[in-house]
Amino acid sequence: MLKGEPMTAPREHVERSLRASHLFQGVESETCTTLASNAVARRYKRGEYVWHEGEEATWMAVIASGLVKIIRRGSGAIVALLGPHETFGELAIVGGGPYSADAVAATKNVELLCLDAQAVRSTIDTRPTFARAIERTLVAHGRSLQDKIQIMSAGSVEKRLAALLRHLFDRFGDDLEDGSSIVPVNLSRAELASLVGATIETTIRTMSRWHKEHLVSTQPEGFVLHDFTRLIDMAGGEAA
Amino acid sequence: MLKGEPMTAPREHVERSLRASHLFQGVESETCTTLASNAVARRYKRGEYVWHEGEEATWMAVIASGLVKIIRRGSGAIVALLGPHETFGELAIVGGGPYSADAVAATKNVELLCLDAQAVRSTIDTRPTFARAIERTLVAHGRSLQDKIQIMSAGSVEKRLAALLRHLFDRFGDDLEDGSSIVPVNLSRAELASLVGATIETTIRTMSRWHKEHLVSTQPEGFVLHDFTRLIDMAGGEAA
DNA sequence: TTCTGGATATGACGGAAATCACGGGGCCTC
DNA sequence: GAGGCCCCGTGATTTCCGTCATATCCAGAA
Repeated sequence: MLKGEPMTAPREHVERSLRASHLFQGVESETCTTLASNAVARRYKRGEYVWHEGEEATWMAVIASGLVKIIRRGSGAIVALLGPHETFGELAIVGGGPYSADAVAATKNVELLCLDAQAVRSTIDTRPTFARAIERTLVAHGRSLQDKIQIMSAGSVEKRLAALLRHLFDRFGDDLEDGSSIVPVNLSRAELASLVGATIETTIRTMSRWHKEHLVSTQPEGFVLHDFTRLIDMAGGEAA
Repeated sequence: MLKGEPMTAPREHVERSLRASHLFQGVESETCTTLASNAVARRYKRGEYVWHEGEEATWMAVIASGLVKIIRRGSGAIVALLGPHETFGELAIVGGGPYSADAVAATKNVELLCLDAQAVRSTIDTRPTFARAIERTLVAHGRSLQDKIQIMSAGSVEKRLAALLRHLFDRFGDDLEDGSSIVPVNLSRAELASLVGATIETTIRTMSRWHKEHLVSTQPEGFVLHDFTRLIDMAGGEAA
């Protein structure tokens, strides 16, 4: 049932990563330790499936490193893209029923901390601060899905792509010394295409045009945005 | 702050409507009564704003009757469409911060039961079953947003529209005796257009072509789907 | 009545984007 | 090194769909 490579991670490492995650902010130390003692670390290679849509939800995950994409089967649409300190799978655990989408490793190495569904459920029932924390993650997921819908409603492919890059920068990005910005995320053109709901070719064409205009360049470390303001008003120019 | 027409609804009516909502399923009677005593009923006309994005979140709502659309300002995208027994606004209340989108009455008469934010928050803290119930609504919203993303990823406008009608049927629809189905929802072409991320004209053209092909007809009671199976495999033919 | 505004249609047209087809460059295995 | 696959980029062509314009119907206001 559990896929991926089991890791022989030291207990402290697991607990430290858990405490660093968004989920466990504000949760009392004791609860954190208890859940950590149950947690298992696992490593995935790019493209590996963490789980499939429709499988029984037996665990949820905290991302220690790497990116994970959540894909709706059938349409193949990427519903969400998640990074370090974020969680996924709590929707199925809290709501009951099977996983509602595939989860796939999107970067070379993905390290997950796996929390058992029953342990999570009983902790929710016994530890109010943890229940509040889970509620916060549910809210965060909801907001991020709303953002995604807004991106897909942005109009032309160019606008959608610009909106996507801006969104990715807000979540994962960082500023460089020379005034440009970097989104340290390695997404293929195919993944970009799926994220904005366009074909690979038009996505490539747009990216390549932007490259010629010295607006965005694709580098081994991720996407570099050389003219962020121009990208923003290309996306529709709304305020952050 | 509270917009809309206050209603002089009898207390029992308010409480009965609350108990019928999805939110209060499984919540003990006492908690329900307590929250009901704080609740206020309000009535809205079509197009009236329930609240605006960015306003401080002072209350959430349970829909007693009618439809409400949740609109992201800027893009104008309809993020969600909600019907009787459903709730909205709990995202802002649980997550903190202002409302993340506009809420607008989408049918002639919308009747809402308004729950005070502070009352909801303190009930979450004191009543575990209510906390579980709120978590369920958060999960339901998340799933419905995923459905929306899938609809918008369906490809051509025709496919997206077909996927939308099918989704609306799943949520609000009913079967008729003559084998056709009805979606008892009065949405303008403009609203359909916004829901699938297309222009009004293309939406009108598609609907009008379908009308000529005896596939769908628009009637005062809502949309009538005369050939559901054909519509389904137009949407991509996936299983329900 | 007449005048307005809004929702629903339909046509013409141009640009955007999907589709089909091809080539090059890494990176792996054999 | 030869073969394979996958990702990236490009061109040509066709289809779709957004834009602009116009007409009708209807409800409500003056």
